[in-house]
Amino acid sequence: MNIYVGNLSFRCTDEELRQAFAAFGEVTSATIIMDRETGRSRGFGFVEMANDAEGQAAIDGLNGTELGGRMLKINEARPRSQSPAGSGRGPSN
DNA sequence: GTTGAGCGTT
Repeated sequence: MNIYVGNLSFRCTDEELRQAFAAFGEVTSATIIMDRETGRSRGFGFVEMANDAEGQAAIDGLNGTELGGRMLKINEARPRSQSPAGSGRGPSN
């Protein structure tokens, strides 16, 4: 379950994100996107959780809450890369 | 010593 987290504080770290999401489920990975050119935080990050149920719970539980003094904007992340037949798209089956 | 809408480097 990939989750996009925005409106993060520039002081926020990956550990803080992990701890925040860990309260709602098992965090498989937590990463804050830093500027590749300067190395500074871009103010948003991504969190991957063990399953979608905990992910949705974390989104619903942390979206709109305050972290580092900023209101978190959380949503389901978009696919970073597309796979021709590896994603597994099952609409109703 | 900076800033504030957004979707990531492999």
